[in-house]
Amino acid sequence: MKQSDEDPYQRIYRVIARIPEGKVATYGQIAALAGLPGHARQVGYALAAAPDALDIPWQRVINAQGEVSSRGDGGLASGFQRHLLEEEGVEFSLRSGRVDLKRFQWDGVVQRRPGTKRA
DNA sequence: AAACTGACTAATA
DNA sequence: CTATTAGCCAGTT
Repeated sequence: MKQSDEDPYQRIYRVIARIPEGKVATYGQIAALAGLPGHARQVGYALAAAPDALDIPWQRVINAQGEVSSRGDGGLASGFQRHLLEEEGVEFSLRSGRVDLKRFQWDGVVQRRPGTKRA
């Protein structure tokens, strides 16, 4: 078990790296999967400080409201992020520009709970 | 070292 | 729906 021995940042990157295409995950979700429950802020912080050389799908990381978080860039990077997600198959609401977490939020392991209309 | 800031979340009103 | 409060922790000033 070495992965628990790594730095919290490395664990966060690792969790984000396993997010499948066409799916998104929230900061709190990633924090919990990384073993850092309640450290949602740190996830975003780690992401902001994450080197681009890691090739991590940072675009699949969004806030709990299904909306892309802004970085103070005025929405430039946010637009780019949204574009990347749309390319992967993630749909955005045309009303509020939000993602339907019910359908696109990564479960962390397998698909959503059975019984719903989504087969 | 203290104060600020920030890619967040959840609860409450 | 918005506003407010509280919790979390690392990096900057």
